[in-house]
Amino acid sequence: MRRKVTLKQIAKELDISISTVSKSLRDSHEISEETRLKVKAFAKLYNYKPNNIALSLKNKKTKTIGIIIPEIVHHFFATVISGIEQVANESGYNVIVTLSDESFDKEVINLEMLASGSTDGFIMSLSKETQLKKDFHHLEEAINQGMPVVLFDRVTNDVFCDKVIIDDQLAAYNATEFFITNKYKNIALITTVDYVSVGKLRTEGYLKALTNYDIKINENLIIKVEDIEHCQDQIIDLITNNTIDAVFAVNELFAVTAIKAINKLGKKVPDDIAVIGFTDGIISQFSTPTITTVSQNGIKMGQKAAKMLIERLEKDEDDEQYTTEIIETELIFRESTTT
Amino acid sequence: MRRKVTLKQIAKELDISISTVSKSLRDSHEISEETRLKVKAFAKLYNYKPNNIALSLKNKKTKTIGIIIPEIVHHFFATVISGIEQVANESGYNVIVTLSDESFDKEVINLEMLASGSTDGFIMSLSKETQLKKDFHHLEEAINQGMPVVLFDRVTNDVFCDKVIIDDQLAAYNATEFFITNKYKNIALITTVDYVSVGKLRTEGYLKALTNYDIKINENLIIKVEDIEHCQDQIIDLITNNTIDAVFAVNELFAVTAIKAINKLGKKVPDDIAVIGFTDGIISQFSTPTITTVSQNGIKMGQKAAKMLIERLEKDEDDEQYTTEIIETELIFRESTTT
DNA sequence: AAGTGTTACGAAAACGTTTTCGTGTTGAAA
DNA sequence: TTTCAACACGAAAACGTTTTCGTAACACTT
Repeated sequence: MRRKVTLKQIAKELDISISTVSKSLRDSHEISEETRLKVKAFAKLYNYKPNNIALSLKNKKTKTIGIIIPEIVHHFFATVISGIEQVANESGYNVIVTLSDESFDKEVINLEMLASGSTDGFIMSLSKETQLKKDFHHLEEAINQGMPVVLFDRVTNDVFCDKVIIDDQLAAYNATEFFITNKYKNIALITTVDYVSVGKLRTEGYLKALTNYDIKINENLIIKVEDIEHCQDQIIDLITNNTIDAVFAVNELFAVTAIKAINKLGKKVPDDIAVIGFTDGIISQFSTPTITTVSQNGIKMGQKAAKMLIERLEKDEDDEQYTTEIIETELIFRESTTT
Repeated sequence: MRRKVTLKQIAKELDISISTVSKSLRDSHEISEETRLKVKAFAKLYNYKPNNIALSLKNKKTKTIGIIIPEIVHHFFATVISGIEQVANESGYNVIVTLSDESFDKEVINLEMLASGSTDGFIMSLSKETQLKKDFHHLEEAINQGMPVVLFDRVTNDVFCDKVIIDDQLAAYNATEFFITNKYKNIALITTVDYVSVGKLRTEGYLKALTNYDIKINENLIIKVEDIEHCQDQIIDLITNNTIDAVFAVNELFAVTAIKAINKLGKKVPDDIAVIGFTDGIISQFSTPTITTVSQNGIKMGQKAAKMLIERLEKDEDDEQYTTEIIETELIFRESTTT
């Protein structure tokens, strides 16, 4: 087995200096053609590849960007990574992915490791626990030390940095409005507990739409799911005890669960009850019926986040002007609604 | 903005040597308590964190493992990453994820970057293009240079290294056998083109089961999908022109597409036609009806792969004894079949 | 007083690069 | 023959660590 070869070894073998080897490989005009070719041939033969770590240390640049997401077995986050990776690759950057598992501690550990020289900057979405604790010291510390950070989707106003989000409230408003203007009057909402920032915003959008159209808000039609296990029972209760003709769910899991509950009760989607979900993932595309949904466009979000980060990395003066980009959403109409 | 602080800066500030600072922080007994505490206080104040890159260079270890997968917006691969990440974290390793996008060239680029010092070893699943070209020089090169590699799921016999797979053929055999022993006789197969290693193996399992039970193989009942776009039309053709009572699909996308096609033709799953898929992903769990499927257990696969890699990394003598681990699969019964 | 041991610290090498600067050798111009 | 530029290369620093080894200062033993 041939071990990895270094400049030093090549130099020794050819009885020239390390500098000469390095210069030869980088096609410096300082080196005679003879030497240059000799070195290059030797390097090729031994499959010399410069050591990334040494380069990073020397250049004080890793050409790597970090990602921290709550979980990876999740269509939306996977698409975001995909978008980031795409843009990063085009600009010659590599990507380190770490998972917080929705845990504050894991988020801190990962962040510290990413901020300790391994990456030039990072992109992250807050874990639930972090959003619940509202403790952002780790983030602030990193930003203070000059680490560029882009937050996406699950963000916070308490931290100053670049952000990429969708207008969750507006998207929810639009979905709800669609129901209202199509003569649906009894619209249920299946949402998360309030500390999940995006869940809260989507809830607000729903409420705002009802209010704007002078529809009385009926608390009985709102389910705040704490625990996915009992979600279906809650929905069945809701449908059994109330008259509803539409359901707006703040994610696709809730949406498909609602559809299954509706079917279980012998009602039909969309004829008896129409359903709109959130996040255009696999479930929405392949469930029966397919689900009308708010498309979050994770790819675009990832691309934008990566662009913002790289832009900041590549300009030397660090301006303190942070921006928040809003990625537009759209309603994708499928079989779970009629018009 | 306070920039990242180094040992050198601390040393200068406190007017002591770098060695003393380093030793103090590592609680060396060589250093007097007074100095030690002073240094530690200062380091804490300035939030000193050792630079990972410098450490990696010094230790010739990155404590990082690389992953190359064909795509990330894919439930199975996401679960594998999740499994890897879990085990890696427990052993103090970080994870770099790269995507080949099913492209040979991107696979080579990523591999070379991972092998150029950025990671201590890596775990990968071959891209379709690589499997088609059967060109594994990049892999062999890396292995030759002493880079530990674990291949999973889409592997090849042409490369010697550790591997983690499921017994695709056996799993397909069992699924087909289940149909046969439950009196289904006209079993269609929806599979991939042959160069996808796992697709081929699953096809073989299907054929073997039929043969073993003396059922004549009917080529008309076998679809090899090249292009997912026309998949549904192909299936509709098949069902229209043949009598079938069961479908075995080699992935869940094919399975759900089959179900939709069956519904479209006014037939019912599972009463008219039963369906079994492969890969226990989101679709199988949430489609209507839910799909009976071969569970691939990506988490376990990832865990095992990570364990094998780390084990090899942590023992110094490199033995050339490679093993291939087989992760057991199971049929998960859901609504798309009856017993 | 000479020798021995301990304490507390610093110098320097090493990891693998790149790059700046210095220098010996050549050839040509004066 | 002297002078100077061009050429071709090497030495060394730097990036941020850890660790080995050396040593000054002091206390203690004989």
